[in-house]
Amino acid sequence: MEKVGVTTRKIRLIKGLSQKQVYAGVISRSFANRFESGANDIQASKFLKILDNLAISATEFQYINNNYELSQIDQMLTKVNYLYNTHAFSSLAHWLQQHKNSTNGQVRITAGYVELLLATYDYREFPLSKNIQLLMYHLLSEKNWTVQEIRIVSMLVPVIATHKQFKVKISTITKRMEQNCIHYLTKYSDPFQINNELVNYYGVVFQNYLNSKSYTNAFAMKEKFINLGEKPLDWDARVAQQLWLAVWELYFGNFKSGKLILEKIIDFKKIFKTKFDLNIEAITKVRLQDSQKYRNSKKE
Amino acid sequence: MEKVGVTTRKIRLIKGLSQKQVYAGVISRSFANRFESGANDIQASKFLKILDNLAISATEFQYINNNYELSQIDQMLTKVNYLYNTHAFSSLAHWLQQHKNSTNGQVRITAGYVELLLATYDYREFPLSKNIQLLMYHLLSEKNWTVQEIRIVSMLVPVIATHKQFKVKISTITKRMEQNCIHYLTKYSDPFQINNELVNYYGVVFQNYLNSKSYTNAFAMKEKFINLGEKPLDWDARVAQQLWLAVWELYFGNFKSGKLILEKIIDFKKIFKTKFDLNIEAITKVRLQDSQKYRNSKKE
DNA sequence: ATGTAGACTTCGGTCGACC
DNA sequence: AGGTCGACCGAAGTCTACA
Repeated sequence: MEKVGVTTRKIRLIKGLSQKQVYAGVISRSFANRFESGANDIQASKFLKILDNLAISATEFQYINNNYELSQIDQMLTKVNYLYNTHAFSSLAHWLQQHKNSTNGQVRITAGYVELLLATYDYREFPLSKNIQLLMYHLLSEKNWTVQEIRIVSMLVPVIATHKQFKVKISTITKRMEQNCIHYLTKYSDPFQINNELVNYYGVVFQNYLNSKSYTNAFAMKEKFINLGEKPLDWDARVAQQLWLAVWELYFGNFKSGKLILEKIIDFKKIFKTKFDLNIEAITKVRLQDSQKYRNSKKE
Repeated sequence: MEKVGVTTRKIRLIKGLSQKQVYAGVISRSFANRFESGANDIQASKFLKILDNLAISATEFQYINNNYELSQIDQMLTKVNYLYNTHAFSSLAHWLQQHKNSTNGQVRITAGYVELLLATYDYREFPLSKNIQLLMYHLLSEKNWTVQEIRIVSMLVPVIATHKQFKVKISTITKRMEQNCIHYLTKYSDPFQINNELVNYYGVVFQNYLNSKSYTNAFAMKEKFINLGEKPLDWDARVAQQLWLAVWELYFGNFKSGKLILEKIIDFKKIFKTKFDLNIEAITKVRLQDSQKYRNSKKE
């Protein structure tokens, strides 16, 4: 870990900026030199102003300051996410065993997250661990969430659905999710890629409504998916959006056109040979069958 | 702009962490209170440690600290990027006129960027402004780039190609681009979405080789696109990757299968009705014609 | 435009006590 | 577990001057 000032100079030179451009109005010229040489630390608020003047994101600064490496906790998080996304569940379980009793607070937080990942992967009943219960109550009691909480909520929907002891309506959570996501959207952009999380959340909720045969609620989800279209979405989010709209058609709209779009998505996905993805084929298979059942039941 | 400590408390409470969990080993218990109440500032290096303990990204901290708004320069950047991506060039030109002579350093940097956006949009000749020249020389003289520089390089390739006064080989820039991108890739993830920039860069270079009839160089690009496949790519990057591989097939491989993939991509894209995207249709049209010309010329 | 040095002021930061 | 107060020390930060 370099001294903050040393990294600041490094970045300033990469960007070809003068000391004046970066420090004017923040610290004095003489102190700027002592700061950059690593002799002195600096106040956090001044540091943030300097980052703005450098036109670099605070996260990138940290990354460079840490010798082009992620922080310890980010390294852990990206690793467990990688294991989860590549369906390496046994490695993930092994990781959990090794770290669940760590004395390090950050490691324990990550361990709780991994527990949740493992527990909610299949929708069947599972014992509610204390960690997960604590997480639930904390999320439900807090009105404001950070990006991390927003990312976790999707995983909690299946927990709520399978454990009736939580007397929370999914619609209440949805409202809170939407309110929190709005905080992270700006006029022209989605800097935290929060819309992807929202699409994902809607997908989980939609599936949950279908599984529990709450068809009125499921029907109403179309509007949510449509409204997403007004916002800037990347391909990941748009594909997911179209996937869920197509599933909606299977149940409540034009079955054939829904099926056609699902086939198109699967066909398109075949161009890539990748191991990273939510299981579009599996979802399609389940939903094609279940929607037909639903349609038949309505006819009778 | 809130005091740093006040925001820190806010986030700590959202996350349900105790002061001990966040400050132990960094600052004393009594000072933690003065800090959180906003009475005192704090050293930057301690602040960074605290961010780690909060398990929040520095960028998100800044965003919350700035009352859930982007910094001034980020607001400007996202706005001009939005205008560019929605092809609102007249608005962009108007923006440039209003801001090009600003005394604010950050605004001037952004103005230089906008100038480059406007200048390189069409590949025809354009007068080289002083700002763009300075940017070029600076980028070429600096070995290390930040994410911002990496994002700009793709735009500079057409400039280099049309202005023979820059005696730089594209292959030299490619090498430097690759070296810098590697810095921002970690073992399990691509936290700065740098692979998207790399795919985009390769696409620009590939097109440039084709335009200048450097077919040997263009032929060699296949390997670059293929190698990207080993890395974690999101849908945006994967679509771009497959697009360029398909164009490669048009020229040097199986014309029919290339054409088929391009048609699949366009067909798939039709599912979405969005105004945000690189112009896949236009690229396809140009390349279908040009590749046939190339193939005919080879037969003779 | 940047780097260094000394003299001086302000405030970041600890400790202990008490609520 | 927070929160607050007073006393104390060292480091952050400025100014001036000279390279």
